Amino acid sequence: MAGDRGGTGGSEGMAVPRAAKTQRRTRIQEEKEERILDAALEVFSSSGFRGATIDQIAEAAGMSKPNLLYYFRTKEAIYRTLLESMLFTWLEPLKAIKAEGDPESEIRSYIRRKLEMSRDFPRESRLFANEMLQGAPHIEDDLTGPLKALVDEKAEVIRSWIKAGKIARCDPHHLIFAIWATTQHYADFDVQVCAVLGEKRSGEGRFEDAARFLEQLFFEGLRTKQA
Amino acid sequence: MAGDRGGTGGSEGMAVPRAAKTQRRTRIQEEKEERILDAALEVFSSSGFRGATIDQIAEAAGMSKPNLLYYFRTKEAIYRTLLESMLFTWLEPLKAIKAEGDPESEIRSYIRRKLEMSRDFPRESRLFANEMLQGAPHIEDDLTGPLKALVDEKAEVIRSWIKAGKIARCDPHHLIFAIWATTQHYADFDVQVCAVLGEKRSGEGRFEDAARFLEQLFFEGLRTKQA
DNA sequence: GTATGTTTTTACCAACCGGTCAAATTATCA
DNA sequence: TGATAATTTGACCGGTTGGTAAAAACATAC
Repeated sequence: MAGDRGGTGGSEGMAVPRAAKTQRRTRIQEEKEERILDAALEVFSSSGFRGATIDQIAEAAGMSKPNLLYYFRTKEAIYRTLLESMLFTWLEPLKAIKAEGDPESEIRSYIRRKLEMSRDFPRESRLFANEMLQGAPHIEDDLTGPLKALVDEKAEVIRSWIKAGKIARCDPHHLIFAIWATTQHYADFDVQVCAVLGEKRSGEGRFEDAARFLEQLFFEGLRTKQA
Repeated sequence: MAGDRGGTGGSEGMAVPRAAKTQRRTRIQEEKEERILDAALEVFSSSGFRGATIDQIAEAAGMSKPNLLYYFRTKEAIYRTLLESMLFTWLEPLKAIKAEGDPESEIRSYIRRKLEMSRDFPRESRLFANEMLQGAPHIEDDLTGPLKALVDEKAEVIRSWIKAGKIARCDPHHLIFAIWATTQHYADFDVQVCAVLGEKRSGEGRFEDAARFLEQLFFEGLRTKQA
């Protein structure tokens, strides 16, 4: 508990090499820690916390288990580090919603951004999904705290747009859920999506198709225009 | 491989008590197997296959591990049984879509049914989600086989509705994905939904709100009617 | 070179895990 | 009642798991 930490400023037992008397953080430390976190993301995101093993992570990171444990003291420490940094970037798109912007294009680009995250960071999405499925034991506080606060804030923004008649009357919270669900689905259920679309349509182009569809869904709905 | 099976007609090593010479399936067998499957659903759905342990399941089922293994020979056997029976009921709502029906009300009741499943069988939904996150190692064949076939068939139905001008032009597959995503979200991400909605709105009434919102989303979209 | 600090490896441990086995217990029925 | 079959239990096994201890290997500064 005492003395100097690594510097990343995180929770207990995390990324604190045994000794750090001369320098705060060497090049090699950062590099190795990054490799570990990358490997851990791979393993945790597909097996969940309980299902993942340190050995798997160590092997994926190309080092021995004790060597890995030299950088992160416990399995939990790796997991928490991963979750924390993920949660932050994960909420960026939502934070980016501006009350002063044009409602329709704000929502449109929010959807687009979230979809891009599913395309570019599917492992992060699956890590989060796994944590949710397990009942969010590691991030309960974040959910009811900062996350809820942020969502409530943005829900209020949406509500103001509704009041101004800029978008249709609807429940803002459920709108946000729907955006989360539809976009993250392409990362979390990727196997299913690819299996169902078949070989021809499951290439990277599926994200274009998805974007087109979601844009239409959220703004036009399914009803035909002519009566 | 030889001889008589239990009767549930499943895959290898499943629900085959050591001896079955007089009767095919006793009352006590069915009852115990049900208790095991219920407990297993609880554990698997929140920890995934790898993360779950036989001991956990046995304890949740109120019996010793060897006793549990008397009814199901392996952990995998329990899991497969669970997945199989789940997949079947899980696709019922999709199967129920009738090409001859009114497009809008067919889709509407499909959404409603799926949402009801999330409300009434959240564990089954999470089990499925967990399997997907792990890359669907146990049901790959089902995905590319029967499931794809069914989805393709219903996608064709939707396409015919579009051609007939009954619903707006859109990609049927992605429409189905969107329905899956939005409805299952309320089961899979239940913790998050409840945390974000807060204590007041996270009661059972949230499914009513969700139903109302989704109905609007899918048919009206967010655009206001007056220009 | 040596001294000092950092990183990696080898060997190891106790707890846990999936699963087996044989014996003990309980139900069934003549 | 005893005989027979179904169920349950306790002891156990080899492999895995999260994690430790100590020493070896490596880097660096002097």
